[in-house]
Amino acid sequence: MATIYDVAKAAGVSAKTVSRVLNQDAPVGRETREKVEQAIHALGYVPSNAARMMRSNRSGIVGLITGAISQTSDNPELTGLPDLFIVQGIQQVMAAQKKTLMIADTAGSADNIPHLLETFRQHRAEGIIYVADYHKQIELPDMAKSLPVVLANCFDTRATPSVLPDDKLGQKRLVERLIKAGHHRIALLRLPETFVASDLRYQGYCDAMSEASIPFDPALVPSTLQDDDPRQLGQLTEALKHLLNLDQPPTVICCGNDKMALRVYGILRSMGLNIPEDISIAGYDNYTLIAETLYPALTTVELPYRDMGRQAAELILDMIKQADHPNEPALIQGDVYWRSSVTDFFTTNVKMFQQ
Amino acid sequence: MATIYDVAKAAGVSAKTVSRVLNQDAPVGRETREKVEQAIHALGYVPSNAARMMRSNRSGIVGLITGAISQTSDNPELTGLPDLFIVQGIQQVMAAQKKTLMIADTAGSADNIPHLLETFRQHRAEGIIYVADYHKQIELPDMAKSLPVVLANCFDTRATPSVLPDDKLGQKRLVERLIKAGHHRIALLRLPETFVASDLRYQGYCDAMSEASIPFDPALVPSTLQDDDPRQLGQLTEALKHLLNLDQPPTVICCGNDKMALRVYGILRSMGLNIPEDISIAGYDNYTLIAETLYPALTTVELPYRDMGRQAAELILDMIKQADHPNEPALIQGDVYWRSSVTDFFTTNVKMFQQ
DNA sequence: TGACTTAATGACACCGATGTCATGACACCG
DNA sequence: CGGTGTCATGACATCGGTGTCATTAAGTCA
Repeated sequence: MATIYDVAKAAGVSAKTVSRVLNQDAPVGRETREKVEQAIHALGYVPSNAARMMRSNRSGIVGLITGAISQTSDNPELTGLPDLFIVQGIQQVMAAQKKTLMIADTAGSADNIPHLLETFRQHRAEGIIYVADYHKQIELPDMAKSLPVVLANCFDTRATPSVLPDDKLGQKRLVERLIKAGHHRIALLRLPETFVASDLRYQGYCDAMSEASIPFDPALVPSTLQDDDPRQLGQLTEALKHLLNLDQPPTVICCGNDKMALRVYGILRSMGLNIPEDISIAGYDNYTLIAETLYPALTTVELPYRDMGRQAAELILDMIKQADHPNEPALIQGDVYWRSSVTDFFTTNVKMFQQ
Repeated sequence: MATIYDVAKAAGVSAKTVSRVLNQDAPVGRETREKVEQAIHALGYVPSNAARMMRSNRSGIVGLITGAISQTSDNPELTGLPDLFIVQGIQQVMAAQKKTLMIADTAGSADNIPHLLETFRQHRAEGIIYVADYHKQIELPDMAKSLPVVLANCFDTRATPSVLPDDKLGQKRLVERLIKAGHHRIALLRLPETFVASDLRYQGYCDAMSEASIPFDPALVPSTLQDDDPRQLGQLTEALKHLLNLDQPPTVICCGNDKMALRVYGILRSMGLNIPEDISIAGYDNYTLIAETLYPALTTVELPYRDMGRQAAELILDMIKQADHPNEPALIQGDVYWRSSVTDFFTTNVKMFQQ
């Protein structure tokens, strides 16, 4: 591979002049510049990042740790891999800022993290972003403290700067929208309590109901589901039967996430119920593969992954520039996606005329 | 950040000795080694990859180009992001081989590729893998020719080494299995013809039917669907009505992919049909989020993404070691996943007894 | 016991860029 | 016309490791 000296020789100038042409950091005569550019092209010369980096001591590399890539064993089906969208958002910002993103993967085991951090240090990464597969609490090894760190989709007890989805507000908005559409009997099928999001969304549900002066009815919020394994299907069926057999059954069921909604579709239909004529369904996540493909399409709340990624990226870049960092987690809002799985009692007539 | 000289000074030895401790490439006295290790630990020293790389001229970096990360605009919902599994497979092999994987993203536009290649050259990547989002033909810029390149999930006209899913064999196996389960009237809802996989799977279907001496009935293979946009729902409904109204309707419908199967579930149920009692459904892709979550779970064929990734990784590593490269694409087989969406006429009784 | 291997270590050059400083040629100003 | 500033360029040291070679001490073999 050609070096800057080869180019210099071919162009009949000094290496430093070639460097100046490359970096445009000092005036170079027009003729000289052209000779150099020709030589560069002819030799297919590409400057060595390593050499450049050694001198300047600035790598331009940001490290990213995720389980997204090789989320093999643990719970591959639990989350799908939506956290990839976070990586996507980060990537966008990094590319725009001409930073190099170095992605490392935990391969499903947190034990690998120290080794990954070591690799980042070898490459002299300027900062690190840790991306979790779902909203959760984590604890990074101490080693991470020597570099700027941002947590995306997770938080710790040391107030490391983090970017989180606003689950509470999201669920609240969804319920508000349901109420606005004329629903009063609103059921909530919660995620297992082990998920941070479960409680936050429950709070959002309660807030919306209470602000609308609808008394809280515990019968509409069955106990959370135990697990995400095949047996859930049985629990889910039980919970649905319970809801449908109430004196005043719900007119809409909010599912813990879109995947649960997909299951609920199947179960309700095998019971002979139509959606949304007999009962409305809403999800959470806006996992488009499910939400848009389901028939009818699913009303849901977006988990603003891309935005979270972008925010996390901008945050780490700020922290690299100035050691400044925020104390509060950044809460990112997600929009409600209103689709045909929920009856809107106030616009039904209009729709009928449109058809 | 501490350097090797700082460590050398702290340990009272020469830099070269520290280097030997680090690389274990020459004998070092026990006492000396311990002193050095202590100094390394005390100073938190991490060797600079850049400096190391400059001397050895071996980067240990493999470049990966994909649209997976930031597949924003084009057809985000078309494929979901299953190609991420390919990246996952690649990552596994690279981590095992202590190579660093540098992931770059086209951000949805092939125009970015030359720039990405430039970045890889700057980092002195030793080889490049290009990962496509679905089985397709592509054309990389000439620039790529100077480095070993492997294509994953795609191929070109220049016989660049590639790793592809064996769509033909996969569909053939599925149909063979269906026949073995007692099905004779087997319908195939093809993907749009623009997809390479569409024709291959069609061939696989035909091969299986012909080998089983079942005459080909064009009525069972409606013309391919036009597009993946919302209107497809109408087309799909038409196609299904056509199939169901045949004199001898199919007992099983093979869908172009799992997503189409998801739609078909919805449509058939809105027609009041039960799966698999009234009609069996099979998919393709083994997109587990859909296939395992659907009710009943979907019989489908795996797209062996992880295996493809692993193969591609091993191929590029071979090519880096020896400039040798294969002429034929590697075809990777995917297994049939037999689930309850398809009736098995020969085991029904057994199942009934088991329950 | 002398020749030869092996262990253990250090001095020094070198990888390929870029920062610093020096140099020569002009142009401009008073 | 001498002093000062800008343009254009080159020589050289330097970043932080590692390859090469040299050196010394200790052990081995004939």
